[in-house]
Amino acid sequence: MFNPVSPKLDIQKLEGDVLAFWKREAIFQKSMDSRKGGQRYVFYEGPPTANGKPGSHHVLARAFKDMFPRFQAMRGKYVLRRGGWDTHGLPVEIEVEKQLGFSGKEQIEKYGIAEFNAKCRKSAFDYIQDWERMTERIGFWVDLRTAYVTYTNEYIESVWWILRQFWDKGLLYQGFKVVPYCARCGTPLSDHEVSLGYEEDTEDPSVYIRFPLKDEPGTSFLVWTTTPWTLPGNVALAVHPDVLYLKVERKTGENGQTEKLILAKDLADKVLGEGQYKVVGDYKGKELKGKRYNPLYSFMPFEGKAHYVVLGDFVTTSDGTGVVHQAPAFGADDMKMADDNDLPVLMTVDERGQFVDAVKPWRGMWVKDADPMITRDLNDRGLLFQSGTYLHTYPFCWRCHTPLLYYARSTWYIETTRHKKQLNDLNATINWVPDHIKHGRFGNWLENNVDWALGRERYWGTPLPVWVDEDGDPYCVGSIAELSRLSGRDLSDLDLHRPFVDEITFPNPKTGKTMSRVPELIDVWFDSGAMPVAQWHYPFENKEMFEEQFPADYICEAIDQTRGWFYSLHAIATLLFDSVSFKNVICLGHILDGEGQKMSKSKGNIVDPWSVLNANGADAFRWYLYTASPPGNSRRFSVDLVGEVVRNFILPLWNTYSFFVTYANLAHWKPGHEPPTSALTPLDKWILSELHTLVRDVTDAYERYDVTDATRPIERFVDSLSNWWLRRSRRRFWKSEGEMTESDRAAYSTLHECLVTVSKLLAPAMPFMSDAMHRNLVVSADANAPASVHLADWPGAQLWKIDETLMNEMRMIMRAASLGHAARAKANRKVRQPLSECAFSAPLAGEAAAIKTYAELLADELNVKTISVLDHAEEAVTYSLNPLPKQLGQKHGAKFPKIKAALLASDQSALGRALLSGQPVLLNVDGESISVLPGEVEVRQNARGGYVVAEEAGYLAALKTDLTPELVREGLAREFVRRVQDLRKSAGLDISDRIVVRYTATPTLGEAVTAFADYITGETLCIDLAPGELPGAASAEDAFDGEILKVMLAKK
RNA sequence: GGGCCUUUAGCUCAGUUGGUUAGAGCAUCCCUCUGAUAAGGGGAAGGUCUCUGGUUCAAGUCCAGAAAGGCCCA
Repeated sequence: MFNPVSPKLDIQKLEGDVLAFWKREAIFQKSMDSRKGGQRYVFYEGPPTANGKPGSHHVLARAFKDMFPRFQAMRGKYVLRRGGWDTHGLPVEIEVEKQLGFSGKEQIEKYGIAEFNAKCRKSAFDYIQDWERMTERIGFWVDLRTAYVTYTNEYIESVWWILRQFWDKGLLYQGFKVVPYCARCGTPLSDHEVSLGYEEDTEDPSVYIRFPLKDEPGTSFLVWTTTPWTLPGNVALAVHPDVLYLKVERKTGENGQTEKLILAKDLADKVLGEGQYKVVGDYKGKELKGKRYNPLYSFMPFEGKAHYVVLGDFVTTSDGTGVVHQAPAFGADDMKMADDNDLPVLMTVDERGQFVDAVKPWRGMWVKDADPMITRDLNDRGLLFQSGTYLHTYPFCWRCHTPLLYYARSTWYIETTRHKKQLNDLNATINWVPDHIKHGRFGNWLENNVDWALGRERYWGTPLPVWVDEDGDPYCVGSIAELSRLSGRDLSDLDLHRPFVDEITFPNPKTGKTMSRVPELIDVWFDSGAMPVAQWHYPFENKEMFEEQFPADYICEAIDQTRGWFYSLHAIATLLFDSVSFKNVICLGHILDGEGQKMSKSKGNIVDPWSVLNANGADAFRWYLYTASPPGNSRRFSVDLVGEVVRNFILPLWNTYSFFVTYANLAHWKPGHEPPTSALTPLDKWILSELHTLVRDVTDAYERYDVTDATRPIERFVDSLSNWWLRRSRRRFWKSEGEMTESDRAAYSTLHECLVTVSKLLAPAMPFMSDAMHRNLVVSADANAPASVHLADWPGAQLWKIDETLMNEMRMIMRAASLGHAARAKANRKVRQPLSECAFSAPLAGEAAAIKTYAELLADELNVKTISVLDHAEEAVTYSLNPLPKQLGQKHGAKFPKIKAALLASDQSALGRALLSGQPVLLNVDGESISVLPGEVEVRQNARGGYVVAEEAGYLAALKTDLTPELVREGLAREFVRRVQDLRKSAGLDISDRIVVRYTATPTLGEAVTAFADYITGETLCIDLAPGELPGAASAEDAFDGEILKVMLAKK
């Protein structure tokens, strides 16, 4: 006996029971233990931060993370699934700052770094319970008990070890980085902070300045800037190599004096005024390269060459003059040009945003205040061409509203550019889903790789393990033991965070001078990218474990991680081991609300995952995420959309399952004996062929990391199973009398095989319902079977059961049935009324034979006595030809239109007859004789007279609608049965209850009931059918087809 | 400003190497079937395949350009 299954599905109860079962029997643990000898399949959990509530996008990521480890475990692989938590970084600090009501670094330092970091440590896990609850509820199998945590000493020590490896390879260096910087707060701002403070319509100076050429007196470059204060730092001018520049002559005043200016051709009219100048020369930008000019200022000494033209792709002609002034200390592009051309970096401004002493006229002045004075100075010296104001969007400090400066700060870098080729070569071996990321977003990012700016001037993070002495001589520490040795103290209990690490000093091994740690932390992305190594405290411990668990077979995160985790994993693995870090990666799109808007707290359009889980359950939620759209696309999402999954997929599947269990129990059917192949009907062979095609395709899709192809076909299969195979096979399950035949047994075992196999195919995607089905359908009958579907082996496709011809035929039969129903509707003959005949035709030679093969099935489905094939010899048929462009077009190319015209102009009936009987036909096209083969033309047949016809794409059903008295009586008998069945149901009788029936009916109906009494009693499990009354019994009255019926029944 | 992605029915999505009259599900309306079904079947309605050029006998599909939206980076 199977456990009875109610057709009413209670999803919450089912999933709750399965969760309890997993917990009770430690199924997750067993799913790993039972595969211990197997090949490893390595999954890395991209660690989330638990300082906020998990949202729907986290369910998305976790659902996709979960399915491949589950699949591979069923394939026999040993899949360790260790969780992890990312605990460092600015987002954690910001939350704590909010709690404390802070708005700046000085407040934190006043509060105390130790206390502040203690709060961060706690805050990183504020919502850990929400995360654990969500993770468990959606069935994401990841071990959170043993999860790695990035703030532990072990983790940090491994990160230090990695940095020391880079140090030893000479990859770690100190350099300048231009960052958005608040001079009042004395701190650089993160991107996130900068984005908080943009203001539109900020007014800034707009000045055009002459830069006189050194070797051509009377000629100047014309340059535009909105930051005059950066001009004392000027070291070069940049032009675009491919832009056209003009040398123009113009009058400078009344006295007929002229000057020559160089600027971009496209901007000349706008800047100088149309017709206000004369062109005296033109150049491509690259021809200007190296031209020297006289510096505007010479406050600062410098080494090397400066004050000449360089080439830069970033130069545009959208505004300004197409000639861009370069001050490397105050612009990221400028700094890059300085690196590329060995230009000096002039630090004309100090950390407070004031000019340094060397800039004598304006020393100590806030740079923005100096703008007008610099402009006046240039005007006095005849170098100002024009000045005005300019409105644009500019960032301000979100704390104090000071305009931000772009300002070069010293920081530490990893020289990733040295390994650019390996980064790209290794990326080429990674399987990206979707694949455009590989060469697109990620590939481009690697192509344009710049050194990794590692330093962060913050508090809560992994300290950069670099110590320097007063001469700036640096030393990189690679372990706690080393630091203990250097400092002469046992530091094994030292908390490797600020401020404790900062307090450790040691003598420089070379000189004895005291070394203290640099102030920087490292970029938090380095933490997460180090997880393959650091999660195991490698190389200090777990050497073997690390080697077995590197690299990953599979990782999965959203698209925003291309420059985050995907890059940090890839860069660290490449530089450290010359290896990829992951072999396959699914890159998810973002999740949008029902309106297609990005979900954000500020818009208030967040869909709480619990609203979905509580309404529709985890299986439906997951299934929606897998099937709704390809994983790389952004996706719309709402509770209602998930509800559709329940109605369209889960319930039909559940009902099929419930049907099976109900009747198998009634029939005392047990699994274990495969029926002989001879007992299988063509319909059985067809669904088994479909089933094993499904197994083959789904397996293949999983191997390719193609989630939609691994899931959507299962929906189609369940639909075929439920709405065609089962609908057509119901009779074999429902026996009122007699023994089960071999064929009936075959029906049970076919459906059982389908359901068991489908539950396995569904296991990685819908872990709850699939396990409930497996445990009832398999475990309840076989004590030796794996206790859970998640411990079972993945099914193998039995390719010999796949029969393409059979599947094609069945497709056509389903279409024929559809057309038969359509013809009935047209003829206004409901299906309960038997009809004498339905005839079919098909457009391709040979297809008609299949109609004959399945005549019985069609007759039953359509309730007709005879199925026939329209005989093309008969006069009842006319023909029309449809030349097939695929075949004829490919064969004849440009001649196709003429061939088509010739075919349509010929005698359609003669040609159609020939083609249907398999003969080629000859056409004369432009004097050329062309042979057209049967497969190259579709022949459509139309019925003439006496039939009601439905037609589609050359397929046709013709229904004979004449009624005989005999057919009418049979129809009435069926109406009678239907009333009895309705009454049985509404009276709450059990399916197998036997009944007594009494009725009163108008004469014609009464005759029909008498004539078809055997049929009626068999259908309704009636053991006593007679006219009359049954006082007190359930009764119903109805009028139909001009008859009146009162029927009463009682359980016997 | 640069890069990548998306754009097909009211909604969510398919659409093979270019090839018949561009499909499915949901939603709407009408009809129907049913002792598995919360369902199923049939029909109706719903489309300038974002736009403009080009290649081709043939373009939703290939090429070029544009537009709108999204993401990332400046």
